[in-house]
Amino acid sequence: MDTVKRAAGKSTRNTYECHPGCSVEAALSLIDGKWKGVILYLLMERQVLRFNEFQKALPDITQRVLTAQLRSLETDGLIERTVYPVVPPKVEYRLTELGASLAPVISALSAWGNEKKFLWPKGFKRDSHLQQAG
Amino acid sequence: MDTVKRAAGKSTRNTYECHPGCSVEAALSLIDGKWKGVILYLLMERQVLRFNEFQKALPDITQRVLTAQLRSLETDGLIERTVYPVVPPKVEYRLTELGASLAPVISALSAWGNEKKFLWPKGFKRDSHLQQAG
DNA sequence: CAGAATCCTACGAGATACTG
DNA sequence: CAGTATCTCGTAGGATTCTG
Repeated sequence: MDTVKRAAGKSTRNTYECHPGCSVEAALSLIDGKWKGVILYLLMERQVLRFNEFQKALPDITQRVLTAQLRSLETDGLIERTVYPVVPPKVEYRLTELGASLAPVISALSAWGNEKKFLWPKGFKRDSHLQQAG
Repeated sequence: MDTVKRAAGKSTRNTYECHPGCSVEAALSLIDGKWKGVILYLLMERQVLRFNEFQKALPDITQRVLTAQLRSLETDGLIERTVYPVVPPKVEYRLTELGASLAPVISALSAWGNEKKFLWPKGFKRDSHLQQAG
């Protein structure tokens, strides 16, 4: 293979003092942030995305933040980043096995979010400017 | 009834620009923060808790933060705060119907967190100084 | 007991410009 | 294309002190 993969490094998450329900906190800490849940959701739906496909799907995220979120997910071992050494650059993101194992969590979130749509905050319009690649 | 209840006010969450998976984001936005998930988890396990019971269960949370998280959850309509006009003060927190409906999400988080315990960050010791009331 | 008030810091997150 | 490099800002979260 001519691709370059980085293994998951040290987690950004540490210094936990454990308490009842800390498993909830541990799991939640991996998908917090404004975009991580959505990034995982997209990867679960579409298997593999490139950097600019994320940007198209998430028109309101900046490059810097997208990069940071992807790095964080990669560091935590939830997604895998594959760099194809071609020009122009080509980078693909996909779920790791661990990331894929979060599917029940993400789908529970999605299901709940959809079910309770009626009580979303005012500005929340359902899937307007939804951008699909292709 | 001699109790005082506050209804949910305006949500702290707004200004969403919708995108694919925004239902995930919407749901996640309600349980983000370092402690909200755990607070909900505790309420699901024990039905009703008082302020200091939260403090006992979560030895590392400060009063200020605990108050803020509870307020936020209350504002978002997930928990209900009942003040008994007695001295010394007595305040009880319990899930609203909406909050209870998050059970699948929380239990998915908990299940995942437990299942993947083996890869938790270093400092993460399972349920040491676990404090149960009673 | 259940907080309110005050102060402080780190970091998530956004805007903008530049690049191999 | 897929990022870095800076700069900036708001706010989540923490420490401490005080109170009805």
